[in-house]
Formats: sequence, structure tokens, C-alpha cells
Amino acid sequence: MALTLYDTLSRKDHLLQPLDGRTLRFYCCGPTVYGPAHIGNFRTFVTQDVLRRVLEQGGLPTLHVRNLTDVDDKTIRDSQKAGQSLGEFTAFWTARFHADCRALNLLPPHHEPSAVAHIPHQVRMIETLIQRGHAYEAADGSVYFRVGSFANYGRLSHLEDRELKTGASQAQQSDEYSKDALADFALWKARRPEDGGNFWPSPWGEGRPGWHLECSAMALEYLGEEFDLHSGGIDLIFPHHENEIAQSCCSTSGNFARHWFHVAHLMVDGGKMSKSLGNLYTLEDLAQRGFSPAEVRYCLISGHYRTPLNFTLHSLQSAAAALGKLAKFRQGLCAITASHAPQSSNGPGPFAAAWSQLQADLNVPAALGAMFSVVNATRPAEINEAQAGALLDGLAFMTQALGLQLPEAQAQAPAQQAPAEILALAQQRWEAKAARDWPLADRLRQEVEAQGWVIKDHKTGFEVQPK
RNA sequence: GGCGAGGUAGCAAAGUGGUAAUGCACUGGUCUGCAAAACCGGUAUGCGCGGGUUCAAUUCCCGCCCUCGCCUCCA
Repeated sequence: MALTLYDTLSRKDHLLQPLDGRTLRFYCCGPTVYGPAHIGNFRTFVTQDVLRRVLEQGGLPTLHVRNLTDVDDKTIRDSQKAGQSLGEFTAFWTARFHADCRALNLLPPHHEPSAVAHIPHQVRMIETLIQRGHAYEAADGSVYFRVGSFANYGRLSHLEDRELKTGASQAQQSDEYSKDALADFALWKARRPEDGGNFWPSPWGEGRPGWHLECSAMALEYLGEEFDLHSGGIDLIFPHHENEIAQSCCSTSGNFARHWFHVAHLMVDGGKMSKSLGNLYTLEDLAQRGFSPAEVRYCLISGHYRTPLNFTLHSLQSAAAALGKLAKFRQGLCAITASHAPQSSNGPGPFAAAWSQLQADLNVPAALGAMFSVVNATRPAEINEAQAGALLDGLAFMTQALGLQLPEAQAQAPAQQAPAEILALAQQRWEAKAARDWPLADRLRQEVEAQGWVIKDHKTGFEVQPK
């Protein structure tokens, strides 16, 4: 097991080796639970899941922490709109998120801490930062991190190379006039009228924690002052992760995350996903269009995680077909070695090339390509039971590593029964066919198809399926 | 304006200093009355454009064009 992963901080590939010599500890920035997560959000979570599965499949135990952001401007605003308490509101969307995660075959994190449940941890961290001179209380009771006090600020996002556009952001920040410097960010936000009942006590008065702080506090709590990997969507590099580094390094004696793992965005039809363009999809939207979560998962991992992936409904159809091809391959193998129970623990076997692609910066598309090369090179008629068994084991190993769930044999899907009139037409066609009246047979088939059904002939009869 | 990512067949997407994986779609064949399914094949002399280095470049270098993302609470 020698997984090499690109590290955003050093901009180089690194061999992943657990700091403690035993367990790879990693933190993932989770969702803000104020609505259904869309497939762009899930690209990140699915990729993190593949990373974890590959590590574990390679024999390296993991400790996986992913938070829930259950207090921020959006959760407060939308819970009020919904006429619910913040807790009720976020519990609802958390349940929905979990359901989607299960559907996508995501392994549950070992810890899934919520921001609201860790307010004391965050308050303690702020106190330390103030004591050490890295944070200050403003006139209104908010607390800010003094960016100028941390020399390494900007290393992750290469801020030193940037020229920040200041005009727009200054206007946006007009209510935060009390900051010492524009770049300083909120650790604690003083209570405002629009927060309603959503505030907590602190040494600086009532308020709530800033967004960046929760991840630092919870990573510290569950992973310690230094851990192996921190992950999230590429948009979080700045400012979220930059701020996390600053807070964490300044309030502990550790160096926070050793490596950083960022997932590129999902594009839709060549551009950004947005509600106004009508191209923002949730799992539910896609289910209504007849796509299973397994197919969505395949689609989301079918591009390399560091390259923007262009999602289209056509690419989803393509994913569905690809998954079906793997499923048929497996069925064919099962027919050869009926008694064999596939063992995913036997290693990649014939799929070693695919497995090694995953070790090289998680190259899933290359791994899938290598898998299909094995599929295409296999002649079911020419292999024996032992070979079929090895292929089955290797396939199970790979699908486990990628978290792919192959569709079962079609027989298991409940065959939709055609209406009597359709069946009658099909029966007429069968009789016409038996009478070798081809023009009539073809006309009847067309009629059936026009009504949305397809006739498939067998040796001794026919079946009618939805088109 | 700054920073970053990217432009490879109809669509999607790997990859490489020596001449382009893979999936879908398309297409030829086998099979079928014809189809469908299945199986066996085929399809980029080319990798945004123009230069340069090299025996050799899609791959390295320079310039240009275009797309996308981020630029203070978006995965």
C-alpha cells in the first residue's frame, strides 16, 4: 500500500503515511444543513469516500471526521422562514443528508460532530487566541482574529502572490466596521436582532461562533493538534482553510493538518451550477429522471478529482450503461463458477493495473479504464472456474474500493406488466409472425412501440417491456 | 486586475519525449423473417492557435486565443 496524493499546500505529490504510524486521521468539511445537498456537494463527499475506501482496502485504518454546520446565517435565516427552531430545522436536513449519503454508498464518518454541540470548545479556543494576542474583542462584543499576527497566513492559498480586489468586499463588510484590519475575520459574532433566539453565552456576551472556527475546534477535539489530512471542496481553500490554519496553529502547539486534499468543482453543461440556470440537481431530481444513486456515484467519480468535471444528463446515461456492462461481466463470471462466493479481501488479482492507478493520486478514470480493459480481454468461453473466481474476487475488491454497487440481474427487477390491450396486440403480432405475415407483424410491432412498449422475441415466445 | 485549473474523437474522459486508455454514441459483421439483446470488429495521422528546442512533441519552452473557478462564511 503506497498511496500517493497531491497536496495543495506543497503543490506536490506525497506518499500518505500516518503520523502516528497506525491510523490515517483526516478531517472533511461537511455540509451546511439548510437544504438538500446537490450533486456538486456530493462530488466532494464521494471523492473523500473513495479516498477512505482505497486507504482501508490497502490495509491502512482511517479515522474519518466530517462535521455538520448547523449554525450560520443561512441556517438561521431559513429556519425562521420555515417557522421552525434552528434545531428542528437542521435535524430535518441532516436526516435528508444522511439518507442521500446512504443511497450513494458513502461510509459514515467515524465522528460527525456538529457546530452547535461544540460551542464550549470554540469559546475555549477563542480565549486562548485572545490570551496569546492573536484575537481581539471589538466594541460590539464580536471577536476577530488578527491576521497580521500570524506570519504564515496565506501559505495555502498563496495569498502573498495575490492582489485582493477590495472594493466589493469592503461594501459587503460595512457592518463590521469595528475590525482593526480588513482581512481580520470573525471568531465570535455578537448577537444581532435577526438571530432570534439563536445565541449562546460567552465571556464577550451573547452571540454565536464564526464559521471558520468550528472546523478547527472539532478537528482538535477528535483528531488532535496534528493530523494527517484535511479535505474539502476547492472553493474552501480561501478563506476557510486558510483561516482554519491560522486559528489552529495559533491556539495550539501543533501544526494542524499535514496535507491538504481538495476536490475540483462539478460543472453542469459546461458552466457553474446554479438554481437560476435550472441546472442544479439533487439526488431526488435525478431519481425522478430514472437514475439510481449508484449511477450518480459512478458519474461523479468518472473524472479525475483535481479536474473540473462536466456533468450532463448524457454523461449520466453513459455512466449507467458502463455500470450495466460491469454487472453483466460479473453475471457471466458467476455463471461459470456458480458456487464461488466473491472475496473482496483477496486483493485486486487480475485487476492489479486498475488498483495501481488508484495508488497514483487516486486516478479513478484510469482505474476504470483499466478495469474495462480486463473486461474486454476476457473471453468467458475460454476461462476455467479458477480464473473466473479470481476475476470475481478482483472485481469485488475494486468495486469495494470505489464504492460501486453493480445492478443485480434484471430478473430481480419487477417486470412491469403491460396493459391487456398491449398484450393483445403483441399476441396478434406473434400469431402474424407464426403465419409468416411479416408486413402485418411489423405494423403491429410499430403500433405497440408507439404506445411505449417494446416486443422482444425469444425462441418459444415473446415478452413486452416498457420502452 | 491578481491567483488557480483547463482546452484530447459526436459526447465524456485518461495518458505519454517516440507516434493516442476507457465509457457512451455511431458504424460493419455474426445471430434474427426484420428487430432487440448478446458477441466479434471499425471509427482522432490527430491532442486550442502560432513559433521554438529535439533524430522525434500532443507531451518540454515562448507567445497568443478561448473556457471555467476563486479573490473574505459556496463542496
